[in-house]
Amino acid sequence: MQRTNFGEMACSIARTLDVIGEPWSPLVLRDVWAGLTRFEQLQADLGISRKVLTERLNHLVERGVLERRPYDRRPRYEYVLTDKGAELVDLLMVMVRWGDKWLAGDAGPPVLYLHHACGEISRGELRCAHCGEPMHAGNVDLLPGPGAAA
Amino acid sequence: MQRTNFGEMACSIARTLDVIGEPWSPLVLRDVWAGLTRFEQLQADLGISRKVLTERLNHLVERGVLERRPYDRRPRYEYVLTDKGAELVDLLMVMVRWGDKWLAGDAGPPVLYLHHACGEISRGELRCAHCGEPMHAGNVDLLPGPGAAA
DNA sequence: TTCCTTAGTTCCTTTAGGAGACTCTGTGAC
DNA sequence: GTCACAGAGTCTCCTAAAGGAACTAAGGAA
Repeated sequence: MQRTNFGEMACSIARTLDVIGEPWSPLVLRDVWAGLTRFEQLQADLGISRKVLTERLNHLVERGVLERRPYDRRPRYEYVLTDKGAELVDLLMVMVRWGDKWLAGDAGPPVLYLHHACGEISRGELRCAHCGEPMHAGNVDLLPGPGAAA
Repeated sequence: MQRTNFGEMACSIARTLDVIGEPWSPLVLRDVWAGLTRFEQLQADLGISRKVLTERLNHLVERGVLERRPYDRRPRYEYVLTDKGAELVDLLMVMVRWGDKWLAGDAGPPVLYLHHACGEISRGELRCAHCGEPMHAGNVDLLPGPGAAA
């Protein structure tokens, strides 16, 4: 439903949700990242209603996360990640890490991630951009920033 | 709406969405993390409908992300992060990082993060748990894992 | 000319979110 | 004792969004 407009809030979490917070959006992004870039592919893989898929794709294109581009002289289009969208994949990888740890159960993770730099199966981990040490809930303090609400 | 059950999919992203993918859930988590732990505080801060807040809190408690505990001899309760929930804060921090970069505009970030280890205002960054190098959309390959669907 | 494929629209039903009034339970005040 | 109060939810009504399935449109191929 989400009639409330998260985009207006003075909070980067809420604003990010305004872009990819709707149901299905992260899964659409995942599929595009994985190489499923066409309407029919997405619809078939996700089992999403065509109406909702249309709405989500339009929304993601409007927000600059995906780019819609023709791949044929017939009216055929594919959706690809923009730079802005590619950076959202970080978010997906953190979701994967948490889901793998807490929800995968005995079967183990459904997907593995091979890191090019080291050639190993690995996973993403959050570290401080400044000192490189781990950065988690318990070791940060929140302070009001310049864009804080009055 | 979300009649589709993401929790059944063989995908850690979908499963994670099943826990915190509903509208408002990440913002509830954010507030609890920031120290707003009571029903009335959450309702007032978020402007969320009381009905929906009740549903979200129950869901998050069921999934083991929050713990509901009494803080008075009267029937008064507060919600606190479990270990499982605290690890979801990583996800929030990645959302913050993306929102700060792409959506904050000229006003700058609404909230700043002080990292205890180095004492600096910083932000989270995704790195490979194995080699410590940056890990992003462009430098990983996806492979089927043990829990992949048949 | 007809068929096929891809990429959507349209319409209808079901379900979830928003708003606000109402309830319930202990306490402390009088 | 009973009264008012505060916190933490319920309840009800309305509207908007998701699901599903059938329909449309635009080229190209047979």
